[in-house]
Amino acid sequence: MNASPTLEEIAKLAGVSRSTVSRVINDQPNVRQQVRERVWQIVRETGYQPHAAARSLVTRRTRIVGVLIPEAVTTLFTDPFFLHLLRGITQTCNSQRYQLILSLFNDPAGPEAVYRRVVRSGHLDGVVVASAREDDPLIARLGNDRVPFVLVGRHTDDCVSYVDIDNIAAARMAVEHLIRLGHRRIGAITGPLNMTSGTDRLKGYRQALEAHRLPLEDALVVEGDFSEASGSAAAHRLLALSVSAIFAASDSMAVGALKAVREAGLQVPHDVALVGFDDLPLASAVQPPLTTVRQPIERLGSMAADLLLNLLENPPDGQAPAHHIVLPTKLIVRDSCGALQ
Amino acid sequence: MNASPTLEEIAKLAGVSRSTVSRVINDQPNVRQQVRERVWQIVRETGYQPHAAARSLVTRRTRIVGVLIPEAVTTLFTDPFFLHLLRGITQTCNSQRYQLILSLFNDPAGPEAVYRRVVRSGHLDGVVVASAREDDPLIARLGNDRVPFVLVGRHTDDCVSYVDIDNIAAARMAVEHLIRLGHRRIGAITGPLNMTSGTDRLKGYRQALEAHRLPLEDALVVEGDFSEASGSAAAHRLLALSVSAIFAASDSMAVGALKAVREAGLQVPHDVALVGFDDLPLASAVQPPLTTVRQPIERLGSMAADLLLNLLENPPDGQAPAHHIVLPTKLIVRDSCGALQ
DNA sequence: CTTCTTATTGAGAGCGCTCCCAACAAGGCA
DNA sequence: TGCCTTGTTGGGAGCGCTCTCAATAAGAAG
Repeated sequence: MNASPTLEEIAKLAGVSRSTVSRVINDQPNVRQQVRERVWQIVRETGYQPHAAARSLVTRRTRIVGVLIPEAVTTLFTDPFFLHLLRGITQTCNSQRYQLILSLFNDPAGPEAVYRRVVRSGHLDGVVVASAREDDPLIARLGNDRVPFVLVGRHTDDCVSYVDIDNIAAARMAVEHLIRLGHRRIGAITGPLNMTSGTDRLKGYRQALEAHRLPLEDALVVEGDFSEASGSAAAHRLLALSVSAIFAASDSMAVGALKAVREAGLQVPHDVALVGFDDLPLASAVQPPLTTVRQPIERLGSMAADLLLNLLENPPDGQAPAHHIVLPTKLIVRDSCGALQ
Repeated sequence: MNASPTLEEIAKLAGVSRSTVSRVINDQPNVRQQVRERVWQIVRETGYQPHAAARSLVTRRTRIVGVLIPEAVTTLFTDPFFLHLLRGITQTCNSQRYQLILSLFNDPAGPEAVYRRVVRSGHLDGVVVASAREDDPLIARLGNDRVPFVLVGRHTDDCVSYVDIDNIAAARMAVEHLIRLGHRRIGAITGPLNMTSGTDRLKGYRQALEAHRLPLEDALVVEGDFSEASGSAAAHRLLALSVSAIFAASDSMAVGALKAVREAGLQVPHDVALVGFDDLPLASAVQPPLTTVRQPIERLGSMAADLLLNLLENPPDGQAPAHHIVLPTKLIVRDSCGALQ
């Protein structure tokens, strides 16, 4: 790899000292305008780029943030959700001249090994954790090591900062929509119940039923894991209980449910109404297009990164209160719920 | 962030010198077994982790590789294709204890700024470039700067290493399948024609027609950009030319085409047969499920990373020949081509 | 017992940068 | 004129590591 010149060489070329060049590069005051311009000139001509390692050895900053995909979620890393999240995070990082290290915690050597290598090596200034399980040891570990971090998806421990949507209200809105359409026997396919996004959406489902004085039937709630396959399996069980509508806690699971309904020789929405969650492009691509809750995934990512970078640039002295950002959602009504017929 | 102890401190605790600890940490010879064990013991107890920046300042290696998404492709970074690719790359990186920096070249400051910041700063040992345009200046720049790199998707310049599938043969296989089903008027929705994956798949389409002595009609070839929207628009034009089948060069475009067919009041495969390319999960989720060419995207990613890491660990002295790896594809026949009716 | 070889160890330099501090010049004011 | 302030500049130290080289210890061979 072609070597960039060093500070010292730039200094020699500009006829000044190392220190002065450093000041110019870092936009520090106390350099004569004329000198400043001459140095920039040389920097441009030579294509000089400060050596990141040397710089961060002394500043203890790398301008790199990590995006950690906890072990429990790595299998879901085929869900387009993550691409949108990454886009959002990237956007903020780019605009603030930060880099992004992506790390899936599915190393054969175990999560601890990855953690050590990725987080403890000093490569990262902070991390964004994408949809962790409630009890993922990663969270405690980060807190313990005093690594600045932000979660995507809320955590019950209020001391951690997160960006999220109001999953309870969003799910409730979706289920109430079904109730308003006349459904009385509504099945739920939940996400993993050790994630707040899983439990919160289930809570929303329950609240909706309760608010309309509908019975809560345990058998009508089937736990999935956000994957299409789990949605399909869950739907098969729900269909056997003759539900007239299904609320799936993710679009991927809704698509799985759609397949299951079809395999059972039934039709959506004619025989079974279906509502999803996420509003991935997938949701409008399938037939019938899914009624679903739109969450601003990309913004979730960019806000999380914003929060983190802000934390890094303005380190709170002492125990600063955690930030909790909740973004709005919207029910997108399409054909799968039968409202448009 | 909690500080890790330094080499020097470990040395003091173990009653040896910095150098000895360094030798132990790096598995170098010439350390007494007994000393070696004592040092490891202390390392484990203290949770010592070498400081990455200090290390790479002297070794000039970071054990970080970049995954670059060229500017022209950033808009496509919602295509699940990239997730699968990232999974593959990650897998190899994890197993070889490398990190991965993801960089979309859609910085408002322009691609040159990102390039400087990401590549020239010394953060990266090498890069994987995901589906670049044929004439993307990035490629030349990397070659010029002697940055070790591997492309996903072939490049006409044979000096660059790449991992790819045989797009020509794969597309030809798909189109011949349509021909064998009796179609004579087959439209093509191509990818961007400044990418080899775009032109190669078009070549395959043409070869199939020629091999079966079917006329090549320019109007039946519409350029898309791999996005669903472009597939939809292209399909509308093709339908006006009363094609009986459409070959779309990506599943996303095929899904767009599917919508267009529906909007035109027609049915797939009854009125128009449809074949896609990629075999994303999406392909089997839509109705009717898509006949498509399966390419091993995840393996494409892991092989690209393999190739790169191999290049990094065993740097070729002088001008080593570029490596070209071509992975096999497979036609997956589902309902959208009408073969199963 | 001496000499040569080999395994083991530690000290020093230096990677390229930032940051502290001293040195100096140029005014402003008494 | 002398003293204090302010703006500008350069030199030195040091971040935590690796790597070279010399020093020492331990055997092997004569």
